[in-house]
Amino acid sequence: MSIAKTYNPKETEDKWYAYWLEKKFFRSIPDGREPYTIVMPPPNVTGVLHMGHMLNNTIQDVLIRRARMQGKNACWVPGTDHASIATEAKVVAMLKERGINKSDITREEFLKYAWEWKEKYGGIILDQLRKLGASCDWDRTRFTMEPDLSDAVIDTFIHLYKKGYIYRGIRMINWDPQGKTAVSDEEVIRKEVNQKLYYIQYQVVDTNEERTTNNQQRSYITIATTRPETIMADTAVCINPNDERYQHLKGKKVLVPIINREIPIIEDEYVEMEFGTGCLKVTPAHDLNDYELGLKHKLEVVDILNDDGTLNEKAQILVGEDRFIARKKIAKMLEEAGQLEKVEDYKSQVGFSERTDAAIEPKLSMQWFCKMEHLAKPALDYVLSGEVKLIPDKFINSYRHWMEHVKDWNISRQLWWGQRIPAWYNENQDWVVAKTEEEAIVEFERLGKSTKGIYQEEDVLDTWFSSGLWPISVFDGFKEPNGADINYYYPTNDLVTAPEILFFWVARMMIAGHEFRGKAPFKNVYLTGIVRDKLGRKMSKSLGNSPDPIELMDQYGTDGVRVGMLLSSPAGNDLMFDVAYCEQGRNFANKIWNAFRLVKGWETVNKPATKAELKTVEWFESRFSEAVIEVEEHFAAYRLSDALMTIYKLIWDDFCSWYLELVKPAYQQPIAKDLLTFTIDFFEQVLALAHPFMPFITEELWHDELFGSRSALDCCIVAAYPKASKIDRELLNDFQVVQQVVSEIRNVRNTKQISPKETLPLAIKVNTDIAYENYLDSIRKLANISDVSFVSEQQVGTAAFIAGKDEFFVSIAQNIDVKAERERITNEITYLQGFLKSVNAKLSNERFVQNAKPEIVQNERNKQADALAKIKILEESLASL
RNA sequence: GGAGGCUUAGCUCAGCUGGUUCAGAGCAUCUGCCUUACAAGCAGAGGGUCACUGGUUCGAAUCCAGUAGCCUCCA
Repeated sequence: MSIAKTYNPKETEDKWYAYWLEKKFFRSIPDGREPYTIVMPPPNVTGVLHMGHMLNNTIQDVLIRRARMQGKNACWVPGTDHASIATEAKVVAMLKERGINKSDITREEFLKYAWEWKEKYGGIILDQLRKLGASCDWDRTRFTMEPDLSDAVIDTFIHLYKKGYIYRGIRMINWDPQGKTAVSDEEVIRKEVNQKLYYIQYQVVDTNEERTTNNQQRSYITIATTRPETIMADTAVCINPNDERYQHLKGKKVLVPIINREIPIIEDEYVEMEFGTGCLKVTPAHDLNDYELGLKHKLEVVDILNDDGTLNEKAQILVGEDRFIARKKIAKMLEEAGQLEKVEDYKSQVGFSERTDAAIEPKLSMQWFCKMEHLAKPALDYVLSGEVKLIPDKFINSYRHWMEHVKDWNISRQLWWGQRIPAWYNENQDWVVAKTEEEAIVEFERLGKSTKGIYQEEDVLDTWFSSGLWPISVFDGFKEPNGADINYYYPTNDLVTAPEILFFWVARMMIAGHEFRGKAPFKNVYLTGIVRDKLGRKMSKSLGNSPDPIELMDQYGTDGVRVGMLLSSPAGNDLMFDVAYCEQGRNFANKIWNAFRLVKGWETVNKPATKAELKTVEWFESRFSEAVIEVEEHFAAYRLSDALMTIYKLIWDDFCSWYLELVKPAYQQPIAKDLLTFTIDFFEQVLALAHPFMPFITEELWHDELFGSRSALDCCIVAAYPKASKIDRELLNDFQVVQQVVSEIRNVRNTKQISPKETLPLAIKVNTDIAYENYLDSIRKLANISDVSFVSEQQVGTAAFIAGKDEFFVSIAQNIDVKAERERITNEITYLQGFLKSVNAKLSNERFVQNAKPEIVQNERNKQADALAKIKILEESLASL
């Protein structure tokens, strides 16, 4: 049966994924084995697979596959997040296309549409993860808004409320006047905008005294603002108390232009004297900083805007006009009144809604909050004590900083898609927290409050409030706190997520974990970097610089893309993605494929392997173990890209370029039967080692008849992960010298332009105890050497080199360029002498010999001896030229 | 404005608590090869004042301070 010359991923991937599913290899049920658990950071139901997911889920899959092969009960829980804001926006947009306005339908109707939308599109991303090979236990798929998880959210809210952590308060939010909803900070896009700075004159209200005594005094002050339409909401003018220019204004009042409302002049060092005129109009209802200033100085709050961004009656003028139209009109009115001093061009940052692109309006609103200070403490301690490890640990500092300065968490959202806050109001706006209306009535009665006109709070809870419970709720830890699943799988092992949600999500999971289980929800948090393009720009839809992961997998094969992603992503560092990495991954898969083709094509003969061949087998055994240990170390430190690179080099260099080349029979010759057996065994081991990174090609080859017949469940995915056996250090060292000899001879050919086909004789002057006779066949084979002789003198007129401490001489037909050779040797001697000098300097330095550790001093002595020996050899060579 | 991080080969990055011939890896580059597993390949080679300045030390890519540039988070 002929086998294709290049690996074709398309023929294997779907096949094996289906097989794994069919045989339930991803399924996990509690048993006596050690569990290894990962909960997937639930992607948004609105999401489609992007490069960030690719990276994140590839890492999780590598970890989970390795654990599974190590015999642990590996459980990877998938699921999706309801993503209040994003999903609601999608549904609103969908309804709009159908000609339905959200404001025209009821909450219940809207939710019906939303669930329909979720059912239709919410699973796309999970389907895409299958293409990536994600070996999650799909039977455990959860959704943050499904009934059980919603119940957990509501109960948690009530629990925290009863403990006094939840309260209501007024806060400035980002209001989208077009979408008529609050949006989170993350959904506000800041853009630099060309604006105008209006210089407006506010008339100072003179006291009686001054009016009579100082008529020449300026009767107005000038204020610079970009938002003249908000002057009607001004409740003060603020100056810096240190500002010399305005000392005379202290304690006075001014009139708001046009509407002539009297407002005080207040003093605060917050005002920058250099900016504008050094006078600030204070509009607490429409600016966050002004709001805080207002709180500090106990100012009135006048809100002149409607929810749709038009002016309301409190503005007194231009009622019903849109804020931007009002701006222009006000400017004109001010000009006509002679109170507009000048207008300057000005650039500033303005926030826009990610969804509607409307300019965000800061708006005061009643919100629900969760007190964080007390809750944050244990979650901080988990990290500081090392109970939860952040990888890389450079994030500990920022985590600590955030947790120590944590602010109360605004948990309410003015949306419909989400868990509705379990608070109930009566006709008098009294409120209670209760799970149901019935319980609310009981509570109102208990408090002696009216039970008429009861209605539920309109707001829903922040999505993080439910995803914060994820590691507990996916195992039904709220429904059954002592259930088999939660007791077995919790705490989970590793969490793989992005650093930007370390606080939003990771911290909150730790808080919930501590509050409800008394244990952190995971042991290690692996923080991946951001996937950027090769120019270092963040991948984004608007830039169009993000490749479609599905297309990438089609183009380079899933294994290729997985390798490509991981080769370039040390933990916590951003990843400068380039399709060249995927190409490298694809090439690697192809390399394995072709190595397999080679071995598969060998015919056997019933004869024993030669001594050199057996030495090669022994060497690879040691080399393999060495690599396995290295891989283990890298995994232990979560250095997946290094683990992968170790495997890459083991397979490509050690296995293919050295081992296979050495055992490869001559053209159309058979191979010794036992040698083939060893080779097949190595191949199997190598496949297992690579499996977590390259699940498809390894599984495909695993089932080839070359490895004999396999039972239905004998799959690479559940093969025992290779373990290191004995390592023969001496053999590894000797072999390294042999490799060097081969390389040097090849180099001689290259520089002297001798064809690889031309055989050359080799002479060896052995200065060590390396048993070269064990390797002669190997050297002959790889360097195309004809005869080998052992000599005790340097060979004149040959190409000479040193490998290890032994000397080698290759006789070549053409004359040696004595001059060039002399120069080469002289250079080498010069270098060694320089080296020797620095070593000698150390050794003759008494303080070094006294202070340095003994083994380091000994090392220097060894270096000294080595250098001296080499110089001696080289000087002899020089003399014999 | 506050906090943190980064700077090593053309590119992406290793380099653990200072000390092996320590200046490394992969990719890219250059040279020679279509050698019957693989040109998605083989063999070989070149390439860096470890951002800069100063300090500590017998010894600094590594520790400390300052300077410059870049990045992230919070306001």
